[in-house]
Amino acid sequence: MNELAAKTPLSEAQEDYLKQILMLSSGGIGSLETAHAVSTQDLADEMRVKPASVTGMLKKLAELELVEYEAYRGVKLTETGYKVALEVLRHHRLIEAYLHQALGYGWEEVHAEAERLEHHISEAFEARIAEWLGNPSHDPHGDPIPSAALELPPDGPSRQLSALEDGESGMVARVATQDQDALNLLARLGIRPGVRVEMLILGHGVEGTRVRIGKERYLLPSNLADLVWVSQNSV
Amino acid sequence: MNELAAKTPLSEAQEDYLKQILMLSSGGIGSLETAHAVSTQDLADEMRVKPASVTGMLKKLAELELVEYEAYRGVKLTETGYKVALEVLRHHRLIEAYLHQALGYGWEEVHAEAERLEHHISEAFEARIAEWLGNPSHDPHGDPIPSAALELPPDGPSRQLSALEDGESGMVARVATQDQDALNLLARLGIRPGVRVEMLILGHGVEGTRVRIGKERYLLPSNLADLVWVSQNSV
DNA sequence: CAATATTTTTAGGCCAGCCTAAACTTTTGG
DNA sequence: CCAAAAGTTTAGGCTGGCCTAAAAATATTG
Repeated sequence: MNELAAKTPLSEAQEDYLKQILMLSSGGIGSLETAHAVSTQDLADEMRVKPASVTGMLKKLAELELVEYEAYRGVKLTETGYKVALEVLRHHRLIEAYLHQALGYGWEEVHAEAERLEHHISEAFEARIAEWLGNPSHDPHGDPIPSAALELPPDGPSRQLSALEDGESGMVARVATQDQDALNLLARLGIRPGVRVEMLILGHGVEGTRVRIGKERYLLPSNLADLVWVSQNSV
Repeated sequence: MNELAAKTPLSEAQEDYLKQILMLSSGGIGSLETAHAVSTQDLADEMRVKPASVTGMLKKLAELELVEYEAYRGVKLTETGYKVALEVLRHHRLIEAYLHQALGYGWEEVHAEAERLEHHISEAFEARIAEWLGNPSHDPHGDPIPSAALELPPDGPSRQLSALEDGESGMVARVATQDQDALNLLARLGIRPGVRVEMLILGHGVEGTRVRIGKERYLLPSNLADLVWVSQNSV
């Protein structure tokens, strides 16, 4: 596949590094300006690789002028690197949306399959599924899909579920994790984009976030509640 | 992706070799018994790789008991290798069919995209597109698709277009090439699976196969006419 | 049937991308 | 402010899959 933003075709590993740097520096949201430098360690953890391997790759990416890398000070994407990372992200999220809407995958299942496919589709394939989907702005997790021109769609204001006030309710806008087990649990509870949740009075009992989904009430571990973003349009 | 037929997960290159051995020994048609040994040279030509590289790979595949390899005598698939090759072929042809029917690719365009994707889809993906398609028995080129149980569908009798008698006609059943330029030419002429062709009187004029497609008459180079198979149900 | 041509194999290298171990910063906290 | 902890880099290796060059085996043909 030809990466349009890069002069030279990139390897799968290189694309993955760029995508991860983007994710770790801005969560695949927000502009290049607001992004912060990413540490070798964090990258190594995320990529399930040793820090020494990361250093090696960062040097290569720096030579290609896809990242700015200063030893011991972390790494940032260059303008070009940012474009490439957004292309990869667009592929990934379009595939997720397509698997969900065209092939009936559950929203919690799509990530792994998209991970496999994202480096292997042509621009033609991307164009066809984008068209089939009607150029969606968000994937099944509520993550924004960069446009063909690599612009991120503006997101309405939203807060983490854990930040809601007692009694407040809102609509799930985004479930911001790729952890398969976390996704499975949330999916099982019916916590998915588009669903209404209500924050229950906190205070007594076991630590955690208490929420109501439809008729059910759950005590959600706080780290999971942090992954769920709800849009402002509360009732 | 897990290859079910092989004990150990195979690399992309290994799967490609197995598929090519199958194609060269039986054309992806016919049983293991009727297949003949394939030479290192032919394999090298087909894979666009040097013979020395082929030797190296064949030794690895022989160790995995996927092929029987005897130096200087060529290579044959074992029972297991044959199964793996059929799995790869099934992936490839299902993807071709899906691209054609679900995403509107032209039948002559699907090969290249399928080549990219075939090693990167899960069994779940395969199952979903097979179901969406209604478990088709042939791909858009008319090539047989192995079933989920890896059985090749029986093919009705057919002959090469070049073998038709003067005035005989028949229906195109299969266009047996992956050459992009050949596919483009045939597609442009409207010679595709399902179309009726009539053999015109030969004899005089430039060498070649003269055919009628709809209202048009063409002089087809013989090597291209050899790629086109027509089914017996002539008029 | 020998001489030449072709095919195949061996031997030695290269590159990408990962690894470990050990050396070197940089940060942290008593 | 200095020692220990945490993070990072260097050096050296490994594997897969490709390469070239040269040697060996087989095939062809006069």
